Amino acid sequence: MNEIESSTPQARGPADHSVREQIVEAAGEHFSHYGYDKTTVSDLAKAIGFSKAYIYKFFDSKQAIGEAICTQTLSQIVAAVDEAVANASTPTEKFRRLFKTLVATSVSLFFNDRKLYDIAAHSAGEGWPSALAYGQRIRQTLTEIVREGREMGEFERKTPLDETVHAIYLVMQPYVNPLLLQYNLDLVEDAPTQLSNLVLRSLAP
Amino acid sequence: MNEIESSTPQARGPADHSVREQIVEAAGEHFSHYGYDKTTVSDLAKAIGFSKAYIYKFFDSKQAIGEAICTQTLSQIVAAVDEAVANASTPTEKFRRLFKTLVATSVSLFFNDRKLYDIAAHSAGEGWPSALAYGQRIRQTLTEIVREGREMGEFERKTPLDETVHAIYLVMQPYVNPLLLQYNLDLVEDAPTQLSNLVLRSLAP
DNA sequence: GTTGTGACTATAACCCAAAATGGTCACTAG
DNA sequence: CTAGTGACCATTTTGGGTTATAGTCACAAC
Repeated sequence: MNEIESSTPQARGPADHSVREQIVEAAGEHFSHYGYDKTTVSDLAKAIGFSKAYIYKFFDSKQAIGEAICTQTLSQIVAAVDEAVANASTPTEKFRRLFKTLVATSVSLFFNDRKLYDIAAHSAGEGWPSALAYGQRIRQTLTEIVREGREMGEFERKTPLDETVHAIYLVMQPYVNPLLLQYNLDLVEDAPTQLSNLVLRSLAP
Repeated sequence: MNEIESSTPQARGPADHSVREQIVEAAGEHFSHYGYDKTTVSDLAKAIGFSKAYIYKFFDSKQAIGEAICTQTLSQIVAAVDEAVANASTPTEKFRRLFKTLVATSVSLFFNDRKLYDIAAHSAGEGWPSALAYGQRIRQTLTEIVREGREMGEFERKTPLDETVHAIYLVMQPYVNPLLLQYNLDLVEDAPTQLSNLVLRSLAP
């Protein structure tokens, strides 16, 4: 009834509370260092100087904490993508950068923060809200690019927008989805370029 | 020096030998029933009435046997695809059927012969020759379709053939590769159609 | 020579009790 | 009332002793 949750339904208690932030911060460090599985809720409790039980006043479950830091992690990718897209002039170039930056940032995360990446991959595999929201976010950015491209006469307008966007999203899926990206690391060098070319050809008016 | 192996480098001893065939047959049944892991080489030996040691006169390893039946399994998919493609009139339709049949047959295998499918997935994951050959084979069929489409003026001719084919193959990868297909089962309904549309748009002259 | 095997080893799989962990709840302190 | 916890339970996870398996080799029968 009086839940103070906005977009993250995995939270308990007050949404803005220093203890909640402390938990997330400690989780970020512990998960990054030791991984999600090797970190116990008691570890987090000890790190912030409270008891384990108190943590459950703020989070429904350990998974909810995992989702919080997963959201945080995926937000970094989104931020990098948004910046790259914003700095491009044409919709064509925006799409190229969207794809390229997305893959580059994800791969970088894979190699530099493997433990956090694994959470993201797990999240994608289990269909956690954090991963779904991420996918939706990328899709939304993509939609805007395609719409703009159509308005500017750069892209074709015959195919229904939803269909176009959905198909392109399917093409990007193996690289957007952290779970799938793992299996495509060997393709990561040229796939974005090659696929961008193909997609842009399909978008030609 | 005097190896009698043609395309499968995982064989020992004479390539055509009734015992080799017996091993493959027994392996097909056992792997299909109990799975690759739960089947021991001794099981296969018992099934054909020889000792385990004798099996190693024909196969380098258990994996080599696995590859043999994996090749067999993937050949069924290739056969189904070939037939579907042969029955299509235009290159456009050939491509649609290539993609659709490929996915449908793979999915069918997944649900009806899960144990064999798992071997194929494992094979793809480990980069076994059997899986690589399968990928090459699909790619080859794809190349022929695109080339024919170009010759008939149905597809554009500006992009280098290799590049076009490679990009399309990348698009199909999540559905060709049994390892990846597992994660895309929920997309299997409309992905082939949607992606075929996109690819064909990109191929438009 | 060819066909075939029992005996052997090093490694991987299995099993299961003991310990650790996620999660809850009644309760205390202020 | 709010902030916070120890004690508790049901499930997982783990350690490591034991068994099972992949693969080899010297040798036998013909």
